[in-house]
Amino acid sequence: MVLQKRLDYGFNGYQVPHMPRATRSARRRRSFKKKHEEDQMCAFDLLAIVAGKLLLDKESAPSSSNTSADKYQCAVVNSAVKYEWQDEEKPLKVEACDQGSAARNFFVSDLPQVHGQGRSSAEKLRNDKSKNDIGTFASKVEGVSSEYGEFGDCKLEVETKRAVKDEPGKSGVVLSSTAADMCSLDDPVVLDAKPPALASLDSCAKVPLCRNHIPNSPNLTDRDDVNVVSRDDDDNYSGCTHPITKKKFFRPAPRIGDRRIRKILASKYWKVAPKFKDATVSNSYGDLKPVFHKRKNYYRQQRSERLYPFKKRKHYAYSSPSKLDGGLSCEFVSDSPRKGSNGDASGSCSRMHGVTGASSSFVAQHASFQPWDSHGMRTFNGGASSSFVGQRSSFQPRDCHVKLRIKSFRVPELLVEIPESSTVGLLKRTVMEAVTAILGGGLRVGVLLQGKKVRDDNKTLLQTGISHTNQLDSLGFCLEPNPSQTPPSLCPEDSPFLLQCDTPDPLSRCPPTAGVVCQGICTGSPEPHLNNLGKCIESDRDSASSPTDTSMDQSTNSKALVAVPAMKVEALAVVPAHQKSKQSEIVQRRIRRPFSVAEVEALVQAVEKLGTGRWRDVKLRAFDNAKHRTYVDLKDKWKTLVHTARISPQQRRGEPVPQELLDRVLTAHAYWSQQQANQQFKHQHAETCLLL
DNA sequence: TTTAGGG
DNA sequence: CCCTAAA
Repeated sequence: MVLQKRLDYGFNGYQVPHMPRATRSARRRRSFKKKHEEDQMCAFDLLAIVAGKLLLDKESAPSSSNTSADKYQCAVVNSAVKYEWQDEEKPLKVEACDQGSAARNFFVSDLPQVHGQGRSSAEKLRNDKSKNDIGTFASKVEGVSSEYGEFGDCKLEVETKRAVKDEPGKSGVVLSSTAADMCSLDDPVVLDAKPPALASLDSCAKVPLCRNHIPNSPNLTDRDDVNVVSRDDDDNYSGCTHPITKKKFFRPAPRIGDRRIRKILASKYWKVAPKFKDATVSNSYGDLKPVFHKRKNYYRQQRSERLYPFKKRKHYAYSSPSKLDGGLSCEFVSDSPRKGSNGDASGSCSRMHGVTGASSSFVAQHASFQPWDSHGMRTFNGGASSSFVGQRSSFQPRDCHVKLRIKSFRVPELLVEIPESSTVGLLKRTVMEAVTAILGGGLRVGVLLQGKKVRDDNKTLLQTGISHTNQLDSLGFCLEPNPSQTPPSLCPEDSPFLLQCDTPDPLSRCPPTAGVVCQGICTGSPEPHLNNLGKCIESDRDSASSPTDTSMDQSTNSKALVAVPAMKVEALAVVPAHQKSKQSEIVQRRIRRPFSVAEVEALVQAVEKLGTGRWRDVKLRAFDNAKHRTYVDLKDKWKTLVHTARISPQQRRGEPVPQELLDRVLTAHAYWSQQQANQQFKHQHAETCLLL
């Protein structure tokens, strides 16, 4: 099914990985699961997935009329969402609950066609106004649930919870907490009479989508006895435009729903207590778990230097200009702002999507995720896709919109050095690596107006002069490597110091960002490189430090450029970003950096000398300059090296390690193992002697 | 923090 | 590469 294949669209700025199929290794599935536990994938994320899925399904479903008027908002409201991948082995089961703001923001398009029903559930809900008490509402939503029950390979259940009347006058729909506990939640608040903020995919109207409201929202939401859980970033979802500066992490989750949820929570599928620094989180049982661990903290700290850029990008202020302004460029086409009225917006939108590249589509996607960004990007992005206009204008005074189209971005200049004797395959890999490094290193967008960089992110487009009445031809965008996020691997000096001269690794990658002229890496004298290395890493670290004290709005910018597969705008529009996860200290997996032969050689050499079991010394000796190699890495590498050496060459993968090295690995390993055994024996002997 | 070992 | 018990 389409969905399965496209599950990896990005929301929230990072990618939802594929759920590894059964055809993949069990290990990958495990790690997928694990990762998601650790990522604190929250209800919003799940909802995002679900919403995306539903929308995609809708899209793929034979629809008689796909106009915006035929789409319904419904269903995943005040509810728990159970989402289950139906793999052959059903390896992953996720239960999530949207909370408060989700109720106001997550509306999944109904899919009457898919269900083969003449009338959508939403419609039913909407039309039945006879009873609007909570109980009725709950049962209705449950009705929706059953209709959503089977859905290709996606199962979606919707549940509502009854409130425990623990507060006078505040009973009502209580959102149960499950996975949502893993994202930050605020104390329950009473939802006022404001209608839900809809993240509508097709509403270009400037008013809330009452038409599509779930059971006639006034009846529900006007009741002041409706108690929902609200997130502190509700405002953002509902269109408030102030940039986020608060930093709230987990608060004790509010009240809890039903047994079923608990059961699932208790299952091992989800770790309820995220390992967030300085945070306390509660699971649905309400017990608090201190989640600050010294050890964790250490790791976090350790990782903070080498965080995967996607995670890190939120930390960087936009203030410092790129070292290489205009290192990237893009083709840019501005559309006449008046082209395409709202009326044909959705149509033209998808057309545009089909044509334009991933980058621009992501910008569009990005736009849908950033309703809180009141600054330039917002309007700009909003212009990228007209389908988002309505969503925003529901909450804001009408603006003139600047319609921009970015046709493509070019990858910045890459310097690649490779011996003539290398194969084309290696060249390809080399370039690929360099590109990956650049993209993975974090990018941000620069805006150029008439050749001048616009640095003030807080100016409005109008103030800056980017308005639809102006000639937009003078407007340009560039991708800039984010200096603070460039992975250190880009510095050729990363290689072990000893091996720099004769490194067989021909790859001299150096991003424009590094600001270091990367020549002479292979020329011989290592000394200068060492200096360079110092600088390179130093500068890297300097700017990369203090992941918490920078403003957030920057992150939104660089985020727009994260390479995410093109996605239907319609689907994305419904998927709000989970602002929280950007703030949350989600620990990202480090970028994978395969050991080069040179590094292996250095490692072998050091281990030969120092033995196994002294990894810190090995690190100091041979990898002191490679900040991204920890002693644990070296130990792990040694482990795999031993393993590699023992298996047949046909089973080996990756860059082949010379047999000679592998032989040395085995020899050294055997030798030091023996040494260790001897040591132990001596110890034991001594002890027995003492005892006697 | 470092080591060791499972995942 | 991650995680963590144990030293």
